[in-house]
Amino acid sequence: MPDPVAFRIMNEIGIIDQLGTTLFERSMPHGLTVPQFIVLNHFVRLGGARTPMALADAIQVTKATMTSTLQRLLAKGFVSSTPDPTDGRSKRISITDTGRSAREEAIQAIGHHLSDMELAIGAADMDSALPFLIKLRAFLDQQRAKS
Amino acid sequence: MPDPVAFRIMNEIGIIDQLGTTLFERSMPHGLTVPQFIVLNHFVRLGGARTPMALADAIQVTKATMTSTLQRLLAKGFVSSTPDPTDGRSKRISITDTGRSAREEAIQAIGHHLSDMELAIGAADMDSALPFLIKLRAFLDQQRAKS
DNA sequence: ATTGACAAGTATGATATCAAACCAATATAG
DNA sequence: CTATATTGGTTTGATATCATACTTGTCAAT
Repeated sequence: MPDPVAFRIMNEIGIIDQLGTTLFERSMPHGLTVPQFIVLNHFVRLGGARTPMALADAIQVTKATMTSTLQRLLAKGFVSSTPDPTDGRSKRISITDTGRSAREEAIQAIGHHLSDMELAIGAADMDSALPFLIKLRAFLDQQRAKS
Repeated sequence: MPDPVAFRIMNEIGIIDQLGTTLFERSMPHGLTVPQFIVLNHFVRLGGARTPMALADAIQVTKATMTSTLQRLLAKGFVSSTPDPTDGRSKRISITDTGRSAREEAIQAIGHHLSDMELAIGAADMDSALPFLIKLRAFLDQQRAKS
Protein backbone atom coordinates (compact mmCIF):
# COMPACT_ATOMS: atom_id res chain seq x y z
CA MET A 1 0.00 0.00 0.00
CA PRO A 2 1.27 3.51 -0.77
CA ASP A 3 2.22 5.87 2.02
CA PRO A 4 -0.62 8.17 3.04
CA VAL A 5 -0.37 11.61 1.54
CA ALA A 6 0.13 13.18 4.97
CA PHE A 7 3.18 10.99 5.45
CA ARG A 8 4.64 11.96 2.14
CA ILE A 9 4.06 15.63 2.89
CA MET A 10 5.89 15.40 6.20
CA ASN A 11 8.66 13.43 4.58
CA GLU A 12 9.27 16.04 1.89
CA ILE A 13 9.10 18.83 4.43
CA GLY A 14 11.73 17.16 6.59
CA ILE A 15 14.13 16.83 3.70
CA ILE A 16 13.50 20.37 2.46
CA ASP A 17 14.18 21.77 5.92
CA GLN A 18 17.41 19.85 6.18
CA LEU A 19 18.70 20.75 2.73
CA GLY A 20 17.66 24.38 3.08
CA THR A 21 19.26 24.83 6.47
CA THR A 22 22.53 23.35 5.27
CA LEU A 23 22.53 25.46 2.13
CA PHE A 24 21.92 28.69 4.05
CA GLU A 25 24.40 27.98 6.80
CA ARG A 26 27.15 27.46 4.27
CA SER A 27 26.77 31.06 3.08
CA MET A 28 26.19 32.88 6.32
CA PRO A 29 28.95 35.02 7.85
CA HIS A 30 30.38 34.86 11.39
CA GLY A 31 29.42 31.21 11.70
CA LEU A 32 25.81 32.30 12.10
CA THR A 33 23.38 29.40 12.17
CA VAL A 34 19.79 29.56 10.97
CA PRO A 35 18.32 29.60 14.50
CA GLN A 36 20.71 32.37 15.48
CA PHE A 37 19.77 34.32 12.39
CA ILE A 38 16.08 33.89 13.11
CA VAL A 39 16.49 35.40 16.54
CA LEU A 40 18.42 38.38 15.18
CA ASN A 41 15.85 38.82 12.47
CA HIS A 42 13.06 38.78 15.00
CA PHE A 43 14.67 41.65 16.89
CA VAL A 44 15.16 43.73 13.79
CA ARG A 45 11.63 43.21 12.57
CA LEU A 46 9.87 43.83 15.86
CA GLY A 47 12.35 46.05 17.68
CA GLY A 48 12.83 46.55 21.40
CA ALA A 49 13.81 44.16 24.16
CA ARG A 50 12.34 40.73 24.73
CA THR A 51 12.46 38.08 27.43
CA PRO A 52 13.84 34.63 26.54
CA MET A 53 10.37 33.16 27.13
CA ALA A 54 8.74 35.59 24.70
CA LEU A 55 11.37 34.75 22.09
CA ALA A 56 10.92 31.03 22.63
CA ASP A 57 7.16 31.34 22.17
CA ALA A 58 7.46 33.51 19.08
CA ILE A 59 9.92 31.17 17.43
CA GLN A 60 8.25 27.97 18.63
CA VAL A 61 11.10 26.37 20.48
CA THR A 62 11.33 25.40 24.14
CA LYS A 63 12.83 27.80 26.61
CA ALA A 64 15.79 25.42 27.05
CA THR A 65 16.57 25.70 23.35
CA MET A 66 16.31 29.47 23.52
CA THR A 67 18.71 29.57 26.45
CA SER A 68 21.22 27.69 24.35
CA THR A 69 20.89 29.87 21.25
CA LEU A 70 21.03 33.08 23.30
CA GLN A 71 24.21 31.91 25.01
CA ARG A 72 25.91 31.66 21.64
CA LEU A 73 24.57 35.00 20.44
CA LEU A 74 25.82 36.58 23.69
CA ALA A 75 29.24 35.01 23.20
CA LYS A 76 29.39 36.54 19.72
CA GLY A 77 28.29 39.91 21.09
CA PHE A 78 25.22 39.99 18.84
CA VAL A 79 22.74 40.41 21.69
CA SER A 80 22.96 41.86 25.17
CA SER A 81 21.19 40.91 28.36
CA THR A 82 20.12 42.86 31.44
CA PRO A 83 18.13 41.72 34.46
CA ASP A 84 14.44 42.50 34.29
CA PRO A 85 13.85 45.33 36.78
CA THR A 86 10.31 44.21 37.60
CA ASP A 87 10.72 40.42 37.75
CA GLY A 88 13.69 38.89 39.51
CA ARG A 89 13.43 35.67 37.54
CA SER A 90 13.61 37.26 34.15
CA LYS A 91 15.91 39.06 31.70
CA ARG A 92 15.60 41.53 28.87
CA ILE A 93 17.47 40.61 25.71
CA SER A 94 18.27 43.17 23.00
CA ILE A 95 20.16 43.10 19.74
CA THR A 96 23.46 45.02 19.60
CA ASP A 97 24.80 47.13 16.75
CA THR A 98 27.21 44.37 15.85
CA GLY A 99 24.28 41.98 15.82
CA ARG A 100 22.40 44.29 13.49
CA SER A 101 25.30 44.38 11.04
CA ALA A 102 25.75 40.64 11.16
CA ARG A 103 22.08 40.19 10.39
CA GLU A 104 22.41 42.59 7.44
CA GLU A 105 25.31 40.60 6.05
CA ALA A 106 23.38 37.38 6.49
CA ILE A 107 20.40 38.82 4.64
CA GLN A 108 22.67 39.64 1.73
CA ALA A 109 24.23 36.19 1.84
CA ILE A 110 21.04 34.19 1.74
CA GLY A 111 19.15 36.61 -0.47
CA HIS A 112 20.82 35.21 -3.50
CA HIS A 113 19.69 31.69 -2.63
CA LEU A 114 16.15 32.91 -2.07
CA SER A 115 16.06 34.65 -5.46
CA ASP A 116 17.33 31.53 -7.17
CA MET A 117 14.64 29.57 -5.44
CA GLU A 118 11.88 31.95 -6.47
CA LEU A 119 13.16 31.83 -10.00
CA ALA A 120 13.32 28.06 -10.13
CA ILE A 121 10.00 27.34 -8.42
CA GLY A 122 8.00 30.35 -9.47
CA ALA A 123 6.75 33.02 -7.11
CA ALA A 124 3.16 32.24 -8.07
CA ASP A 125 3.46 28.63 -6.91
CA MET A 126 5.01 29.84 -3.69
CA ASP A 127 2.22 32.28 -3.09
CA SER A 128 -0.33 29.53 -3.47
CA ALA A 129 1.58 27.10 -1.28
CA LEU A 130 2.01 29.50 1.61
CA PRO A 131 -1.56 29.37 2.98
CA PHE A 132 -1.39 25.57 3.00
CA LEU A 133 1.80 25.62 5.02
CA ILE A 134 0.37 28.15 7.44
CA LYS A 135 -2.68 25.98 7.96
CA LEU A 136 -0.53 22.91 8.55
CA ARG A 137 1.62 24.75 11.01
CA ALA A 138 -1.41 25.99 12.90
CA PHE A 139 -2.75 22.45 13.12
CA LEU A 140 0.50 21.08 14.52
CA ASP A 141 0.80 23.95 16.93
CA GLN A 142 -2.66 23.21 18.23
CA GLN A 143 -1.85 19.48 18.58
CA ARG A 144 1.16 20.37 20.64
CA ALA A 145 -0.88 22.57 22.92
CA LYS A 146 -3.24 19.65 23.49
CA SER A 147 -0.76 17.66 25.55
CA MET B 1 9.79 45.65 3.64
CA PRO B 2 8.07 42.29 3.94
CA ASP B 3 10.05 39.07 3.92
CA PRO B 4 10.32 37.51 0.46
CA VAL B 5 7.88 34.69 -0.10
CA ALA B 6 10.69 32.15 -0.37
CA PHE B 7 11.84 33.15 3.08
CA ARG B 8 8.40 32.75 4.54
CA ILE B 9 8.02 29.36 2.90
CA MET B 10 11.28 28.12 4.39
CA ASN B 11 10.34 29.56 7.74
CA GLU B 12 7.02 27.74 7.87
CA ILE B 13 8.63 24.53 6.69
CA GLY B 14 11.21 24.69 9.45
CA ILE B 15 8.57 25.08 12.12
CA ILE B 16 6.35 22.37 10.65
CA ASP B 17 9.24 19.94 10.58
CA GLN B 18 10.10 20.67 14.18
CA LEU B 19 6.55 20.43 15.49
CA GLY B 20 5.80 17.31 13.46
CA THR B 21 8.93 15.50 14.55
CA THR B 22 8.27 16.22 18.19
CA LEU B 23 4.64 15.15 17.90
CA PHE B 24 5.53 11.84 16.25
CA GLU B 25 8.39 11.00 18.55
CA ARG B 26 6.15 11.39 21.55
CA SER B 27 3.95 8.55 20.32
CA MET B 28 6.52 6.14 18.96
CA PRO B 29 7.40 2.95 20.85
CA HIS B 30 10.83 1.71 21.92
CA GLY B 31 12.20 5.23 21.99
CA LEU B 32 12.21 5.20 18.20
CA THR B 33 13.10 8.54 16.67
CA VAL B 34 11.87 9.77 13.31
CA PRO B 35 15.21 9.19 11.56
CA GLN B 36 15.37 5.68 12.99
CA PHE B 37 11.83 5.00 11.84
CA ILE B 38 12.60 6.28 8.36
CA VAL B 39 15.46 3.83 8.02
CA LEU B 40 13.30 0.90 9.17
CA ASN B 41 10.56 2.01 6.83
CA HIS B 42 12.96 2.16 3.95
CA PHE B 43 13.97 -1.45 4.52
CA VAL B 44 10.38 -2.66 4.71
CA ARG B 45 9.35 -0.81 1.59
CA LEU B 46 12.29 -1.78 -0.57
CA GLY B 47 13.41 -5.04 1.01
CA GLY B 48 16.84 -6.65 0.98
CA ALA B 49 20.18 -5.51 2.31
CA ARG B 50 21.70 -2.08 1.81
CA THR B 51 25.04 -0.44 2.40
CA PRO B 52 25.22 2.55 4.75
CA MET B 53 26.17 4.75 1.80
CA ALA B 54 23.13 3.66 -0.22
CA LEU B 55 20.91 4.39 2.78
CA ALA B 56 22.49 7.78 3.31
CA ASP B 57 21.92 8.72 -0.32
CA ALA B 58 18.34 7.49 -0.35
CA ILE B 59 17.46 9.38 2.81
CA GLN B 60 19.51 12.45 1.97
CA VAL B 61 21.78 12.61 4.96
CA THR B 62 25.55 12.44 5.11
CA LYS B 63 27.28 9.13 5.67
CA ALA B 64 28.40 10.34 9.11
CA THR B 65 24.78 10.85 10.12
CA MET B 66 23.86 7.42 8.82
CA THR B 67 26.67 5.83 10.81
CA SER B 68 25.23 7.40 13.92
CA THR B 69 21.62 6.34 13.31
CA LEU B 70 22.66 2.79 12.37
CA GLN B 71 24.67 2.46 15.55
CA ARG B 72 21.54 3.13 17.57
CA LEU B 73 19.41 0.78 15.50
CA LEU B 74 22.05 -1.92 15.93
CA ALA B 75 22.09 -1.35 19.69
CA LYS B 76 18.31 -1.83 19.75
CA GLY B 77 18.62 -4.97 17.64
CA PHE B 78 16.42 -3.54 14.89
CA VAL B 79 19.00 -3.98 12.14
CA SER B 80 21.91 -6.35 11.62
CA SER B 81 25.21 -5.82 9.88
CA THR B 82 27.60 -8.15 8.06
CA PRO B 83 30.79 -7.36 6.18
CA ASP B 84 30.37 -6.98 2.44
CA PRO B 85 31.91 -10.10 0.86
CA THR B 86 33.00 -8.27 -2.28
CA ASP B 87 34.23 -4.97 -0.88
CA GLY B 88 36.38 -4.92 2.23
CA ARG B 89 35.45 -1.33 3.06
CA SER B 90 31.74 -1.88 3.10
CA LYS B 91 28.89 -3.51 5.04
CA ARG B 92 25.48 -4.91 4.31
CA ILE B 93 22.72 -3.74 6.65
CA SER B 94 19.40 -5.57 6.98
CA ILE B 95 16.32 -5.16 9.10
CA THR B 96 15.66 -7.84 11.75
CA ASP B 97 12.33 -9.38 12.71
CA THR B 98 12.30 -7.30 15.86
CA GLY B 99 12.93 -4.26 13.72
CA ARG B 100 10.01 -5.18 11.50
CA SER B 101 7.68 -5.43 14.49
CA ALA B 102 8.89 -2.17 15.93
CA ARG B 103 8.23 -0.48 12.60
CA GLU B 104 4.72 -1.96 12.54
CA GLU B 105 4.01 -0.61 16.01
CA ALA B 106 5.36 2.78 15.00
CA ILE B 107 3.12 2.86 11.93
CA GLN B 108 0.12 2.25 14.15
CA ALA B 109 1.25 4.90 16.60
CA ILE B 110 1.70 7.70 14.11
CA GLY B 111 -1.15 6.65 11.83
CA HIS B 112 -3.61 8.30 14.12
CA HIS B 113 -1.77 11.60 13.93
CA LEU B 114 -1.63 11.37 10.16
CA SER B 115 -5.38 10.75 9.91
CA ASP B 116 -6.09 13.70 12.16
CA MET B 117 -3.90 15.79 9.96
CA GLU B 118 -5.61 14.72 6.76
CA LEU B 119 -8.93 15.43 8.35
CA ALA B 120 -7.96 18.88 9.57
CA ILE B 121 -6.15 20.04 6.42
CA GLY B 122 -8.06 18.15 3.78
CA ALA B 123 -6.59 15.43 1.61
CA ALA B 124 -7.32 17.46 -1.50
CA ASP B 125 -5.16 20.35 -0.32
CA MET B 126 -2.41 17.90 0.51
CA ASP B 127 -2.59 16.32 -2.91
CA SER B 128 -2.17 19.69 -4.54
CA ALA B 129 0.66 20.76 -2.24
CA LEU B 130 2.72 17.63 -2.77
CA PRO B 131 4.03 18.44 -6.28
CA PHE B 132 5.15 21.83 -5.07
CA LEU B 133 7.12 20.28 -2.23
CA ILE B 134 8.67 17.73 -4.53
CA LYS B 135 9.77 20.46 -6.90
CA LEU B 136 11.25 22.47 -4.06
CA ARG B 137 13.09 19.46 -2.74
CA ALA B 138 14.50 18.71 -6.17
CA PHE B 139 15.73 22.27 -6.48
CA LEU B 140 17.52 22.18 -3.14
CA ASP B 141 18.98 18.80 -3.89
CA GLN B 142 20.40 20.13 -7.10
CA GLN B 143 21.83 23.20 -5.33
CA ARG B 144 23.58 20.94 -2.91
CA ALA B 145 25.08 18.86 -5.68
CA LYS B 146 26.48 22.07 -7.19
CA SER B 147 29.04 22.57 -4.45
C1' DA C 1 1.80 36.22 56.60
C1' DT C 2 2.79 31.62 55.42
C1' DT C 3 2.32 27.96 52.43
C1' DG C 4 1.74 25.99 48.18
C1' DA C 5 1.25 26.40 43.25
C1' DC C 6 3.19 28.39 39.19
C1' DA C 7 6.59 30.69 36.15
C1' DA C 8 11.44 32.01 34.27
C1' DG C 9 15.65 30.42 33.41
C1' DT C 10 19.47 26.99 33.56
C1' DA C 11 21.54 22.42 33.54
C1' DT C 12 21.77 17.65 32.03
C1' DG C 13 21.50 13.91 28.97
C1' DA C 14 20.00 12.02 24.72
C1' DT C 15 19.65 12.21 19.60
C1' DA C 16 20.45 14.26 15.04
C1' DT C 17 23.04 16.73 12.00
C1' DC C 18 26.98 18.62 9.34
C1' DA C 19 31.87 19.48 8.16
C1' DA C 20 36.37 18.05 8.42
C1' DA C 21 39.83 14.85 9.40
C1' DC C 22 41.02 10.25 9.39
C1' DC C 23 41.81 5.12 8.05
C1' DA C 24 41.52 1.31 5.19
C1' DA C 25 40.45 -0.73 0.92
C1' DT C 26 39.73 -0.35 -3.96
C1' DA C 27 40.36 1.54 -8.44
C1' DT C 28 42.98 4.18 -11.82
C1' DA C 29 47.13 6.09 -14.13
C1' DG C 30 51.47 5.79 -15.75
C1' DC D 1 53.31 -3.04 -10.98
C1' DT D 2 53.57 0.93 -8.30
C1' DA D 3 51.93 5.39 -7.01
C1' DT D 4 48.04 8.21 -6.70
C1' DA D 5 43.27 9.16 -6.39
C1' DT D 6 38.84 7.82 -4.95
C1' DT D 7 35.48 5.67 -2.04
C1' DG D 8 33.20 3.51 2.30
C1' DG D 9 32.97 4.12 7.02
C1' DT D 10 34.14 6.09 11.53
C1' DT D 11 35.50 9.75 14.66
C1' DT D 12 35.52 14.33 16.46
C1' DG D 13 33.71 18.67 17.45
C1' DA D 14 30.15 21.98 16.99
C1' DT D 15 25.17 23.32 17.15
C1' DA D 16 20.23 22.46 17.77
C1' DT D 17 16.65 20.30 19.89
C1' DC D 18 13.61 18.10 23.35
C1' DA D 19 12.35 16.20 27.91
C1' DT D 20 13.19 16.27 32.56
C1' DA D 21 14.72 18.02 36.69
C1' DC D 22 16.27 21.82 39.44
C1' DT D 23 16.60 26.71 41.43
C1' DT D 24 14.82 30.85 42.35
C1' DG D 25 11.41 34.20 42.33
C1' DT D 26 6.40 35.52 42.12
C1' DC D 27 1.60 34.97 42.98
C1' DA D 28 -2.58 33.20 45.20
C1' DA D 29 -5.27 31.20 48.83
C1' DT D 30 -6.17 30.55 53.20
